[in-house]
Amino acid sequence: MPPRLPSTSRSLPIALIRAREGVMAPIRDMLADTGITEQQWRVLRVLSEYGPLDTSTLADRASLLFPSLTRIATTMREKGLITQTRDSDDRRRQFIQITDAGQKIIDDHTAQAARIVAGFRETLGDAQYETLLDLLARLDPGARG
Amino acid sequence: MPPRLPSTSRSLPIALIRAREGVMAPIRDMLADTGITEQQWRVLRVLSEYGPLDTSTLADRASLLFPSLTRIATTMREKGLITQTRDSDDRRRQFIQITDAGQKIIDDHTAQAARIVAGFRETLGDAQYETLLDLLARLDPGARG
DNA sequence: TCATCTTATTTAACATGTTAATTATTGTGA
DNA sequence: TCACAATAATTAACATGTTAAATAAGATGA
Repeated sequence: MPPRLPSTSRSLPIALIRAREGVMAPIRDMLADTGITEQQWRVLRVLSEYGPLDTSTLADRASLLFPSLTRIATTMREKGLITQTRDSDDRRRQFIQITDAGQKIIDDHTAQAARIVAGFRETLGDAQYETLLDLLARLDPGARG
Repeated sequence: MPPRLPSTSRSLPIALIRAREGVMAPIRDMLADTGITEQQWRVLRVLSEYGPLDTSTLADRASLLFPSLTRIATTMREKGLITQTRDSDDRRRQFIQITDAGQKIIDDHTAQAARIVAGFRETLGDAQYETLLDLLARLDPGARG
């Protein structure tokens, strides 16, 4: 029996893309008037949650590749959303910190973002929402052994 | 009680990104020697499954935005993976068809791709794999009412 | 039939994803 | 201390994602 691939209508990669699009669309709409992208929103979220971070940790927690983060950080610095400082011990390292202006964007949109998240949780139901997060985590190479 | 966002470590968008990365990484590795991208692979998959398609349907089934598909089609035409013909009735419309060279890439990698898919199915188990696909579909705006 | 609306597609502009090469700094061993 | 390996970050080059504007062809109604 020759091997077969699932129909593209039941393809896991395509399902993941579409789900991501479905989830991000309302968040992008929310951010439209702020002029920041969903990636920049993610950077702000992580910095707001964890405080100042070195670039590697930030990239990891925001799920961004290094070259992307370099460019995004440049943009965000110019916008005054973050500040970047070199480590005096190891001058290769940098630390990135959220500014008041950056924190204000988070504060101004937390309520709406929380409503969007709550909407998806309702769509699936609490239990299935958690199930989904668990299943997705098991596909994440950074979380598996 | 002020609204709160979930920790970024339990964020649905980030979980979706990471899962997608986990799933696509081995597929990208597989395609590395062919010189085609995962998006081009998706176009070939859809064309191979459904036969010649008009551009709109192809974009929809491959989950690509129109401007992306325009560029991708140009690249793939130059590589000889697809052919593009105008509809003589409605000269706005185009049809895209896979070539023998394109089909050969599918044929040459079906077995390996099927093994990769089977690996993920094993990781989660059949039942949970199907559960995951169903939950993801419920986040897809194109599939909901 | 002509102005206009609609639809299909492309182009433009900017941001990010991805891989490879490069630069800057630090660590190491002869 | 000097050549060299390792690490952190950036740059480069190309492809795609995203939104808005532009083009082209077809449909419509006065």
